[in-house]
Amino acid sequence: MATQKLNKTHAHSACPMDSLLQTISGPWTSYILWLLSSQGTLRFGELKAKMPGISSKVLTERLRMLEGAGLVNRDYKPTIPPSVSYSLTPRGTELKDVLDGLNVLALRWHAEDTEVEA
Amino acid sequence: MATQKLNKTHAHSACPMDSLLQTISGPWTSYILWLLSSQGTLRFGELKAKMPGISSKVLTERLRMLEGAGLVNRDYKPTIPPSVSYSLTPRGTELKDVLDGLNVLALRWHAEDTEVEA
DNA sequence: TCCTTTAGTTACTAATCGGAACCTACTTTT
DNA sequence: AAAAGTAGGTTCCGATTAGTAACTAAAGGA
Repeated sequence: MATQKLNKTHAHSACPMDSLLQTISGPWTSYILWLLSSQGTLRFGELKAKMPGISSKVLTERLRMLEGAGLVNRDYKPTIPPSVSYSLTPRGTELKDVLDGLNVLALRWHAEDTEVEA
Repeated sequence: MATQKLNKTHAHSACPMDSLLQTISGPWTSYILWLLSSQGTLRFGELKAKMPGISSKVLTERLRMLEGAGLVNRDYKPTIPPSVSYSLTPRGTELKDVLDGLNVLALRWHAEDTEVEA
């Protein structure tokens, strides 16, 4: 359990939103959510292949964190070699909708800034 | 410039949302936005007083970052001792509205979880 | 003269993050 | 029969990063 830098040092977050924000930010997290939402269920190796540069360790960490947050399902099949698939939970889907709203803002601002610079 | 762990190592974020997420997460950031949106313009010392446990360095960092992201206005008056006030920009206000949506989700989930546990 | 106030810096230390290498339990290749 | 490969991770360790504590400036007040 490494990725829990959350609200450990300071308990200023009476609001659960802060911990939710912590959960979904970080290098690869929103990318994982986006992949799972746009491509459905994916296996560990498939995810890794779609994220060039990520290490197994980091991908595992992120997925475990998202699973712990109830945003991602982990489906483990103890075959040999084992098969593990990930998919979004209903909450994950809900969250993705809100993130899309954020994305709209980000894109608009980006467009505005680019326009101004041009 | 300390809080810029952003997408330095990996440039996987073609999407501006990721950097926006990085900007607004982190220990105190959303709390600052909330204070400024609910209480209007505040001076550095006032902010610090309302955030028990934060250090000057961290508060400065966060404010500078938010200013750099165009979410917060910094109004410096070179009196002795100097007076510095902070307030939300229009973008900061827009963002806060979206964050409220996220907050609604977070609160609902929190409520659901509490209910289940009870 | 010394202390207080405001808004930060600097210096230092503690924590965290991520990459490289390793692992399991079986299957396929040589 | 031995070696290599596969899937999905762990473990170890170094480098970065974040945060706390102490210091600063410049004027006014006791």
